[in-house]
This record gives sequence, structure tokens and C-alpha cells, in this order.
Amino acid sequence: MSSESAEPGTVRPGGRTARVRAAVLQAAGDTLAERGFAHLDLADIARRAEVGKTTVYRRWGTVTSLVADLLMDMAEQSLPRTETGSLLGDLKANARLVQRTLADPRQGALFKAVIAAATCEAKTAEALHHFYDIRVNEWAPCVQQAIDRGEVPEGTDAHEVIRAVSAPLYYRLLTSGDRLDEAAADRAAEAAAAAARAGAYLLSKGLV
Amino acid sequence: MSSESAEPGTVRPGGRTARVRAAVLQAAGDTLAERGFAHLDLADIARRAEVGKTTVYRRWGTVTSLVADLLMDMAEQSLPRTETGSLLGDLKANARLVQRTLADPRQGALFKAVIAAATCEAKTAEALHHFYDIRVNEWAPCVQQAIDRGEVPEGTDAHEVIRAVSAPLYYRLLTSGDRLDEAAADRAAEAAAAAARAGAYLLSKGLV
DNA sequence: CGATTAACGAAACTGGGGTCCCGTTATGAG
DNA sequence: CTCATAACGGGACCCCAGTTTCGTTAATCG
Repeated sequence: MSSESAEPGTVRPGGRTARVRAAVLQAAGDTLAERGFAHLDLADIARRAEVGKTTVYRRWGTVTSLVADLLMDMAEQSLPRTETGSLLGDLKANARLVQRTLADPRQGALFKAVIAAATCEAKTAEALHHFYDIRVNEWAPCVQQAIDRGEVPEGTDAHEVIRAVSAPLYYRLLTSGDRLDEAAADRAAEAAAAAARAGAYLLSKGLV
Repeated sequence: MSSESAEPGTVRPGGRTARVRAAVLQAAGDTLAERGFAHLDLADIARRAEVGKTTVYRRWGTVTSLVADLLMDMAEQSLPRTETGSLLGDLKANARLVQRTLADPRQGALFKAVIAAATCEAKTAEALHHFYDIRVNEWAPCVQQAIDRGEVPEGTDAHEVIRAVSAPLYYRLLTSGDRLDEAAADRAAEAAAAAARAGAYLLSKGLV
């Protein structure tokens, strides 16, 4: 009875609809990775995905909206974290994972493009934030374990420590031309661990 | 005698040419700040700058190319650093400066847009890297002074310490919706200082 | 299984971003 | 001051991204 029906793809999400979505997201990821976010149009993506142009425009409408959906999809594919028994070991494992991802030509370019897209629209930005919230939540427990072991002071902001590991790697990816190597990953982990031990991430300091 | 003459604006860079460049860069900055990088076309910028559309296309050609020129312009306007006498004080001053810049609605949006643009073309990326090289070089000496004072170990990578201050702020700007407040700036400075004191940024560790 | 209709897709259409042409302005050299 | 021409700018033009229309296919329900 509602004057306007819900978003297309919500009533019959199975079969063809799901296939179309998968093909389009695949094509979008490929195109973003090799062409970047700038000169990117939905018509091109439709051709690549071998899907009707009309369909892409109807279901996503804009490039940023499509990227937002791509991020929802990426958020669901979370990798389980590894546990090493020490804070530094865990943070290094995390840093290496991020470094490998960003250093990979396709993945690195994709992440750059996705961040660029999030810059342009609130909805896409929200999807990106959600993506990183999930990733950070996945790894935060290792800091709590370090607190329990007495490696870092009580009241340390676990999420902030995890973010501190990724930050230098992303900063380097975006603002310098230097390659992301293992040394950069290890340095990021060591710096975060040292700062955490020194109490730089106590909750009382930055009461969000 | 060369078959193709040099870029327009290089032979007679004075008077009108300079005025046009200034007007276009101003308009580009404004548009980037309020509309973002995505749906941005040179025709619109030409209208804003009250300059012939043809001129903009002839001199810059693409949006990313224009952003690259804008970055060259921004790189020249470097703010002098302040000196406080201690590493933590200097790093906090730097962190506060970055934080104020990124938290400012216009400047923050502009930086986001510029980073997004650098994602899309090598030439723009190079201009962005150059911009940050200059900024980092401006502040690196304060770390060297800390080394001389014995605050941080010999062989500490001064540039890496300065980057470590900015990294969490940019990471937060781009991947989270949280506001950048003074607490975040101070935390970034404290973490970098603590990690530097602990020897996390020794050159031997990450021999670039 | 059918019947209903959500969702897809081919084709025609449109508007504005980007290009080209050529006349006008004013810079910089002599 | 004068001149050659670098650089600008108006306007016509074109291409293709994005929209609309309507017929076709197939997902879901009974």
C-alpha cells in the first residue's frame, strides 16, 4: 500500500538478483583497482559485468553508492586473527596482515579507491567506517589480553592501540611513494606496543 | 623550431596568466572543499573563476591535473614551526597544528579531496608526496634536537617520528567519523614521543 | 506446477561535459 | 612606443554518461 516500493533487490534477493549483484561488485572492484576512482562510470561497469546498464543505474544510481555496497560486501569477509601469546607478536601479526593487503597491487589500489570514494559521500563514508569498526573489533581483544597479562597499564584503550598499528601504514600508502615493506609493518607494531606500554593510550587521556 | 610548443603559461607567466591561475586555483579549492572530489568538472570551475572554459581545459586538461597544480601552490605556503624546548612539546605543537587544520571544515574537506585526487593519477600523487615531504622536512629538525639533548636514542629516524605524529590524525579523519579534538592530537604526540624514546624508529630497523 | 509481478535488459532519447575553431586581448621583447 | 604572438574567451559542435520507456525473464508463493 506504500506509494513507493522498497529498494529493488530486496523482495526477491535470490537467484538472478544475487548473480547480478555479485557480477557488478566484482566488476566494480576490478575497475576501481586498475582505473582508480576518478574516471569511473556505471555504464562501463555494466559492460564489464555483462549486465544491463539500466539495472546498474536502477539499483545503485551513483558510483559512490556502488562503492558503499562493495564495502558492505567486503566487511562480511573478515579474516580471523592469529594469537601469538604476546602483545608485540599479535600487533606484528596484525601489521603484517595490513601491510600485505596494502602492498598487494590489486588490493592496495582498491583500498585507495575506496577511501577516495568515502571522501565524496556521507553514506559511503559510513560504510567505510563500519568496515574498519569490524576490523578493529576483531583485533582489539589481543590488547585486552595484554592488559590481563600486565603488559600494558589498566585502562588502555584497546581500539586505539589497534588503530595505531594501521595508521602509519595507511599514512604511508596515501602520502608517500615509498613501498610498504615488512620493516614498515614491524616498526608500526613496535611503536604502538611501546606507546601502549608507556600509557599513551589510557582512556582517561582521550575521553571520547 | 620544436614541433610542439611548451605548456601554455610558461612563456608569458605574468599579468593576466597569473591572475587566471590564481582565480582558477581559488575556485578549485573552494569547490573541492564544499562539493568534494567526485562530481567535479572543469566547466563548473571555469564558471566560478569567471574564466573561459577553454582556458581551463587548455592549461590543466583534467581535474587531477588541476589538483596537482593546486598542491604545488599549497606546498609553497609553508607555516614555520614553533620550538618549545622539549620533544614532547614540539610534537604536540605539530600535532595541534595538523589537528586544527584537519578539523577545520574547509581545510579538512580540502585535504580529504586532495588525497582522493592523488589516488587517481601518478602525477597528482607525486605532487601530494612532495607537499608532505616539505612539511615533514620543516619539522624533522626538532627530533634531531631531541637526539642532541639525549631525549631519544642516536640513530632515530627524525622523518619517521614526524610522520608518526600525523598518521593517527589522518587515519582517524579518513576511516572514522569521530571528530578530531585536541585530545587526539596530544595522544598522537605522546605516542610518537614514547615510541621514539623506546627506540622504535631507529634507522637500522627500517633501512629504507 | 502455474500465476503474479519483481527485477532485468534492449533501445531510443537527452543534456551537459569536453573539444575545436577562430577572433580578441595584452604580455614581454626590442 | 610598437610589434609579434602567447594566452585568453565566445560559440558551435560532438560524444557519451545517465534517464526514460516498455517489453522480457524468472523468483517466489500457493
